[in-house]
Amino acid sequence: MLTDASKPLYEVKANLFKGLAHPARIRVLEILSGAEEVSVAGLLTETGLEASNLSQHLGVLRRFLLVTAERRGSLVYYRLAHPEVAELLRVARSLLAAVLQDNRDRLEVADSLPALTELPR
Amino acid sequence: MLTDASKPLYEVKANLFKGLAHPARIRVLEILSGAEEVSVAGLLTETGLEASNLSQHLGVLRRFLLVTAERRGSLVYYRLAHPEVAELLRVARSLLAAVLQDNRDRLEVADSLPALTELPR
DNA sequence: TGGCGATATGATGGATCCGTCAAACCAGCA
DNA sequence: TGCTGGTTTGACGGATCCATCATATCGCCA
Repeated sequence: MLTDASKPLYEVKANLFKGLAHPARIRVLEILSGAEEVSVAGLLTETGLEASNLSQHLGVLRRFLLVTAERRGSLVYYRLAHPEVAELLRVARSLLAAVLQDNRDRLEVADSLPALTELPR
Repeated sequence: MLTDASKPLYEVKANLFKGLAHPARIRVLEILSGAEEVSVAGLLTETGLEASNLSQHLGVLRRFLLVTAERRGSLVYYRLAHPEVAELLRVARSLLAAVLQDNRDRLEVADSLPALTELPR
């Protein structure tokens, strides 16, 4: 599991990234980064996902201890389990910015990098 | 792909995390975080992986633009493509520390974690 | 109690990822 | 040229992940 201390750190860390490795989950975490808490209903309308699909992803995020859920009335409210999650997303974005920038600077390697061949324009 | 600007940002970001979501790749990136550059031979002995397995993972990291490779003589040297990669790993570690700490505070055993993550009834 | 809206869980087929084996490639050197 | 160590690539079975459908649970209210 994510928090199993018997595993080496790099394995636990890889696990963390695996928990983040899906667009729907990133979407949810970003929405939660911009608000104290959001109900599942709110996430549903903001993401446009199918209810059960969203719930699956929320389950993953819960199991990876990245979010917490609290039921009040008939709604369930989610929030980030730690502010560091938002921080991680910010750093990820700045890394992406660096990669993209760097990439624009040297388009000549395009032929050797499959990733580059799909670049627009 | 990782750098395809036509895709929404959260999808590109999820892709980045997918590139990081494996212990061997985390291991390599951490080794590269502590040195200017390391040859494949060096990575081989430090990680203990099979040559072709390591090469596969290096290929992934290259395709995701997280590392760069340069051949000098008969050896190939790898280095981080951007310092932000190391930064991302640091933030990931601090997030993990927070999760683990928070977890120890709430309950004792790591094995009972699934119960902790269940929804309140 | 029964029904309804909101959310979660279980099962299933299809896609993707992983480790390993075999083969190819590349740079130096005899 | 051919050999050798270092590195990459291609292919394949097995494992894991994903979206969807069907079903279950919870809290509320009539």
